[in-house]
Amino acid sequence: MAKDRKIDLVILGLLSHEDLTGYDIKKRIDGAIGFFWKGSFGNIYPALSSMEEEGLISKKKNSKTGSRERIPYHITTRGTKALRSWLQEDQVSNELRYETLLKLYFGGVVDRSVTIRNIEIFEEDVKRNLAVLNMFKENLEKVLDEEDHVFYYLTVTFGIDTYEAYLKWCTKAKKLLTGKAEMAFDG
Amino acid sequence: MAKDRKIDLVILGLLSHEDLTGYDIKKRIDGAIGFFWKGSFGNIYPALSSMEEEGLISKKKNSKTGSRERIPYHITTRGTKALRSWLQEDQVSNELRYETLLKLYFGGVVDRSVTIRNIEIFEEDVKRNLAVLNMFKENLEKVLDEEDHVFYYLTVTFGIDTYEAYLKWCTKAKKLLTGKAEMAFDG
DNA sequence: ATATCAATATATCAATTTGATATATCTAAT
DNA sequence: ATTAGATATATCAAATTGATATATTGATAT
Repeated sequence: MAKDRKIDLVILGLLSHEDLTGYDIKKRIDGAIGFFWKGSFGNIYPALSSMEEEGLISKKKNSKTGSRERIPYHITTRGTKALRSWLQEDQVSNELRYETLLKLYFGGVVDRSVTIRNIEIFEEDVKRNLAVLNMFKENLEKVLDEEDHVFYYLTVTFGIDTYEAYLKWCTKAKKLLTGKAEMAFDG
Repeated sequence: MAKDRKIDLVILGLLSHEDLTGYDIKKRIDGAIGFFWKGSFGNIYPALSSMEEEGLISKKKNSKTGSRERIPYHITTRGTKALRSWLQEDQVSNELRYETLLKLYFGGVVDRSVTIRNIEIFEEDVKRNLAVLNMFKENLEKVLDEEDHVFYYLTVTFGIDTYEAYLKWCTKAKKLLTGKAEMAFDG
């Protein structure tokens, strides 16, 4: 497998459940996974091609004859082995890339009202995401006994817990910046 | 300024406080900023070159003659304007890229012990980062009245608050996976 | 019937980022 | 005098991003 291409593992993980086309994969990633990992056609299609060459996945013939072009992929034994091997590796890369925090860090360059507004924009965004995740959570709770759903549930509660922490921080941060709080920031 | 190059803004933000070389900039980014934004020589040096051409920053002559090559950059009036303009833009990109959550999501492919171990690896990593951030926080609290330090303080407390939420989630997640908790996950 | 819009589907491209590596100098300690 | 580590600039292959091109199919409205 390509040394540093993380999209490969996302694809293998998704294919471990069902056969999917590149387009299907994009849709799956844009769903619940999108909260912690991104993918684009620009990396999905090249990854599918090279993993097929390497024998980690295989092309399935389109069942319906004469229909629109559609290339579903199937995970091979080697692919499953590569997926398991990655899951068992200790080394992971976890990265935050928050432009909001960057803007906050350089807040001294503009008026405080600008920074407060940026926090409010972030707050609204978090609230929107939180609403989506809470819907996911409710739906998952109905089927938590089913295979694998406990893992989806845990990623969703991770999102909910962190977003709720963000909201609390937003409240404190706005108070500190509007001067309504003195040093006792922890309280 | 280059349309989609976020490193430009990081550089402009850092240069708004003091003149810096590419190497200095890398060190600054690897410090407190590294928790929410990354940079590498591979994007810093090209960004410095092109921003100098665009007149957003300017090269300062190395003061000591005959000394080692050293190219400190200074922000221009146009550069400051570009920085302020970015800070006032509403649109931001905030992204999580957590391989740990990816592994959790695909946990069904391996034994539960593997997933629990992955959570524990994450937990240890979070604890290490939390210790560093708490040190930053203590140091910043001594100088909170100084210009701009309130902004650094807020980014640090953001990190602390979210990492603490992560730790709580880790405890709950491990309980759920070891079967020590039934449905009442919220409690 | 047919026009139109949204969804399905594959594919490619320029710009950017990442992570590693190459090269060289200076400083401090042994 | 030698070595190790920090300083410093620079480049490269591989990967990612975000946009765009192209074409088909299915559903809705006229």
